[in-house]
Amino acid sequence: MAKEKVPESVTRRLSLYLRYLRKMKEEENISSGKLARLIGLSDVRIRKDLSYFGQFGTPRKGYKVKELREQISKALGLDRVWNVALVGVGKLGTALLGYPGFKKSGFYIKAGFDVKLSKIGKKIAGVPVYHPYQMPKIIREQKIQIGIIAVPAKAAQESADLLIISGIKAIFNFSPTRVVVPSYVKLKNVDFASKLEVIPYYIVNYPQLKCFQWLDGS
Amino acid sequence: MAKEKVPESVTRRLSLYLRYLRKMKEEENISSGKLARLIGLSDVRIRKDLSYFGQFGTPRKGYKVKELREQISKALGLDRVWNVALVGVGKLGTALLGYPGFKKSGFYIKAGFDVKLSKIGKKIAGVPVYHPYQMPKIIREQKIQIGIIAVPAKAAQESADLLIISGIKAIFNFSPTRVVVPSYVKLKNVDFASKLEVIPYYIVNYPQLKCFQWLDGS
DNA sequence: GAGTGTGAATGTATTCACAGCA
DNA sequence: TGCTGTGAATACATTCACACTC
Repeated sequence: MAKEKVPESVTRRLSLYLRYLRKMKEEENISSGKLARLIGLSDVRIRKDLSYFGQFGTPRKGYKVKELREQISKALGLDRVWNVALVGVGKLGTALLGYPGFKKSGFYIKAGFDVKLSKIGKKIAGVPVYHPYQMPKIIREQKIQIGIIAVPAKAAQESADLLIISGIKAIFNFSPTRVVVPSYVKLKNVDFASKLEVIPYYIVNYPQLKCFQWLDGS
Repeated sequence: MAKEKVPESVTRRLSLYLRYLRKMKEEENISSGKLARLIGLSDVRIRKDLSYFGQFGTPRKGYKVKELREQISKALGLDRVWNVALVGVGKLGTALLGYPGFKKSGFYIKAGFDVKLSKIGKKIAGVPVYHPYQMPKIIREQKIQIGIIAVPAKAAQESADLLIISGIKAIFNFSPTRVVVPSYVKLKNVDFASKLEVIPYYIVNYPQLKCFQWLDGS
């Protein structure tokens, strides 16, 4: 228990386990084998992943669903609320505001930012929209730690810069371009086009075989 | 050249290289070192990735931008048009219809499917919307090979099943749940929530350090 | 000399094999 | 016996070191 470095792949899978555990309302216990079969992984992988954070199971019975859920949440830092800012309240941004998965995990979008004057001052899906120049103030006041970028490619870097000088800790980038951030800011890119672009390779080269099914957002 | 198995990570990076190469209009040549610095990778990585598919460079000069772009496109199967179907023309689906990256890479969304009667028969962003029962017919007629799922979690599996019996070859799943597909269908999950959920781990545990920056859609 | 291309070495992640516990 | 937890072994991916070419 309490191991050295936790690989990124492990945290990604923990988040996946959590999703399945959240769905279980009735079951009291779950074994690594059963969970593994449910998700489509090996049981050892699950036990090993959990072993990075402690020993949660009991030999004959498996894991207590409720306890495991809490322990994984705690390990991932999901045992608290995270305030989020959305930069770019266009079609994609608005879709993200309605995305059910965020709230479930404790992510609350507290503010939207857009340059379109027709949107500023209004609430979209219950979230107030501000002009970007108000970002530093709002982010400080609302204790926002994570920024989502959902603007066109050209505006992505300046959005990132503005988030960073506003004191954001992590950026979740949905724009179809890379952004450069200082080393103390955590960056995650959700790059649809890049992900879609690998599919043809497998269709062409392995017409009968299953594409490598990565366990992230792959 | 012409090596054995190509790791998934390689194809993902090739797609990334392609994005940078597409932006270069003026440059005649590019060296692995220069491209590496641009993207934020090592030069060897780029050369090694390319070596899976052949030898494209010339020692003193580097790579010809245009030729490299074409070769990578060909290697990934992007030297042709791919027809796509969109299942679920809600907020997220509509946002995807307007996403510029798809067309650029040769992916054409030819048909949308939705159960909402008010949408059926209309065109949204230029794309005709049909009822799901028409899927097998439309997919066959339009020669559609890839299906995008952008429906709520509960409808994800039946959408996948319908796409599969319609003869789709690959599924790009944006719904916040996993779907089960037979082994001959390629599956890619774009799982926002899961991706967002790992960010707090890094904020909490490495407050000063940069989060591991994965080169996919990460 | 300034670049590419690649076998060898290193580092990282996954799987195996089994000890330990109720 | 049925399950967890983990060191050892394997497989995989990345980086290093250098041969080679213009």
